[in-house]
Amino acid sequence: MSPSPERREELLATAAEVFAAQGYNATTVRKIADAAGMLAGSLYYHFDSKESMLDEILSTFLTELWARYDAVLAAGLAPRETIEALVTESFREIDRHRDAVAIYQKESKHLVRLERFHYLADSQQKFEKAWLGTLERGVAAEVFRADLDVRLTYRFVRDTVWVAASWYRPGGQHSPEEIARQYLSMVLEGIALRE
Amino acid sequence: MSPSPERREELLATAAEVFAAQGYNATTVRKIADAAGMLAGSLYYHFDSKESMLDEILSTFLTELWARYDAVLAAGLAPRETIEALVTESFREIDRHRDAVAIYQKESKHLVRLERFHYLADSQQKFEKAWLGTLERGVAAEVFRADLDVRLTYRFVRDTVWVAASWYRPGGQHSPEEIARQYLSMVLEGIALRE
Amino acid sequence: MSPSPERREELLATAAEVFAAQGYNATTVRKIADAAGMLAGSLYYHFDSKESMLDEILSTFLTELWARYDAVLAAGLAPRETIEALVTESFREIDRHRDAVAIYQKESKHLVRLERFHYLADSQQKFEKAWLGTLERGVAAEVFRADLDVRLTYRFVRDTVWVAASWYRPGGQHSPEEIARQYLSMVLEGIALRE
Amino acid sequence: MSPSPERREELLATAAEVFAAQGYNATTVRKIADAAGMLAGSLYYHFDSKESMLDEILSTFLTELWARYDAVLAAGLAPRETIEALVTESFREIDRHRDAVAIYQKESKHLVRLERFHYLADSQQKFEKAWLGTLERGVAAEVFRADLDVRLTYRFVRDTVWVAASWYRPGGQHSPEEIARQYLSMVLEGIALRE
DNA sequence: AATGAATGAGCATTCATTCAT
DNA sequence: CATGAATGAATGCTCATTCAT
Repeated sequence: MSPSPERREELLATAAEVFAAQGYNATTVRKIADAAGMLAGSLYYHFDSKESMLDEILSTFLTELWARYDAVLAAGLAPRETIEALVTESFREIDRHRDAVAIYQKESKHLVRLERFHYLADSQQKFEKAWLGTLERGVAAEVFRADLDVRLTYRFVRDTVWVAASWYRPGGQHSPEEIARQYLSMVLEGIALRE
Repeated sequence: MSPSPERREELLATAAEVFAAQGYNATTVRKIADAAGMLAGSLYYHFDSKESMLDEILSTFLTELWARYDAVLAAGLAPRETIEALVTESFREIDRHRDAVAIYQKESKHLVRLERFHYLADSQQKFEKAWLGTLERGVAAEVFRADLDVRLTYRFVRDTVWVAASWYRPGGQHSPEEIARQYLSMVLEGIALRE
Repeated sequence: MSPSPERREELLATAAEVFAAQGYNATTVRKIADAAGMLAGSLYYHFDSKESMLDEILSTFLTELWARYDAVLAAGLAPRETIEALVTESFREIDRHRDAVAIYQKESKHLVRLERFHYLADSQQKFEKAWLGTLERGVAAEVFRADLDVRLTYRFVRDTVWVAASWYRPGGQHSPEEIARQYLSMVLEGIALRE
Repeated sequence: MSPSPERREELLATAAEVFAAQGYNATTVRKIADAAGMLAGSLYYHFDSKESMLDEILSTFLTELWARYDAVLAAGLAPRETIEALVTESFREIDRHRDAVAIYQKESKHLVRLERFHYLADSQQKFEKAWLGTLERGVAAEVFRADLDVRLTYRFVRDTVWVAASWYRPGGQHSPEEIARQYLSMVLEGIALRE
């Protein structure tokens, strides 16, 4: 395989862009090659399949994501602060790897069925454990409401954060931290005004 | 074309199921035909293309959705009650047309580019107007918080509701109304406990 | 099969019209059925295949054509008068069976390869024999030029007559006899003015 | 697309042969590929559709034909000499591009309806203008007969020449020039012997 | 590293034909 | 006589992938 990791990364960034914009299935290898200024066949010097490009994009993203999540979880913060940190890291990740996040959102569901992408399921499980655990700790510590179905709450928070990748554009008027702040405020306090 | 609307509806329900499960592009006409217990070519007696099946699924769904939304909007409710009614209707619609909603979620973004699916854009605009308007009225009436970016709030509420279609299974343990109630409680009051 | 020959004839006339206008291959059974005001499948009550419709159209036409040609050939006319009579009958046939002639022109070449349409080859051979023989008799009798390749002359006369079916419209400003007269004049005397 | 014009030309010659022998519609892409010793899909590396092959075959032919016709028309010859030159060039063209001419004969009528092949109509109009004009000049100059319908004469001459493509085989016993000479003699002087 | 040309499997769609009603 | 619904084979075309150069 190619001895030049920089070229690979360039090409993967290009591929991720196209995957995110058009969907994995709808993206032809030729479109990626066009965007990279080369012929379709030439991509096979660098990668052994279209699927392996997708694989590398997603696994790189998840590896980085978990490095940050693990750091947060290891910090021993209180439940509310943990949620805040996780959400903030998530928006930062959307900012850094918008394409990968968008691809993950759209494709992970049916990819999990494939042997090769089983690690997506593992990640999802770890994810659920971390968030659900934090929420439960919060309920026990009486900082989160006890009258809500925790599983429903988990889905609510999880989706709320990640769907943002579908409209978020890096370099827009709000910084990821600002968006995280407002989203957290909504999730935690609600949008209704209190007297 | 075929004057038997019952068979069409049956076939459309089958098609919607497969589209929702595998994605429109990844769904081959043969898979739909298999699921319907017939040969691929036979579908063309009832529909003139795979795209027209998708079209019929989405437009039927949107027509029904707007019938209900319009009824809500015409009722002259207060902002908070309007939001509550819209969210509740949305969850009911997810319950009734889960597949169509899931398809809409996943495919509408790139479908809008096609002439034929321009009505999706129209619907989105009407949608934004209704929700955004209600939120703004609520801010003015001092029932919704004024310190949040309204556009961000709109996206938050919108996504929050519709993504549910990706995990919701009709006939599960929570009724659509119950889910709506909990979601509304989270969106309006937040998940943090108040002292 | 159907006991109503009148209905068959009607349907064959319709089929011939569509075959002539669009070509045999490009004509779908549905187009014929549409033109006849029925459904595609219903044609199979009257005919057992699309090919058998074509067969019946062509064989009917050839049978009638040969009835007339044979009458001419049996009349014992002089070579020039024979040619004149054959050409005139040909134009009359174009007038009566324009569609069949047009179909014959366009399709006979590749149809001959099919067992079922071998009679087209027989007809062509009989045709060549009659015309070529008459031309040769004319050369011997010194009423036709001897300095021309007879085979070339045969093709010239043959094509000259039949291609007319491609532009002739029954009921136009010239009667078949008038067209025959002018064509014969050109073929026999040439278009150059003599001093 | 492919920057190898030689391969394209080879493939187009193969395609033209099959189109001419079997008709455009009856020719499947697989048949062309078979004749070219490759798989059907491979043709799409060189051309973007079956129709575009046909287009290229016909437009190339017409371009060359008109180069020669225009040269003749620009030479300022007398009417009879113009007709002679045009007919001779036509037979030469049949000799060079037999397949293209045969395709043109058989398919142009229904192709003209397609936007893409509108240039066929333009060519036909130019064609009619050139031939009809020359014939009329000839009648005025008293070298062609005045007692014939000029339009009928035009069709007679036009068809007479081009139908030859249906039986002509390059490399046969007569050179194109020889065939042209005999045809011209028949068209101009007629086949009847004069005393 | 990249190109040019090809493969082969699969896809949406068409269409002649069948047949129970 | 005709319909409605289906079959199954074929068609034009796409696309991930291969490989000699």
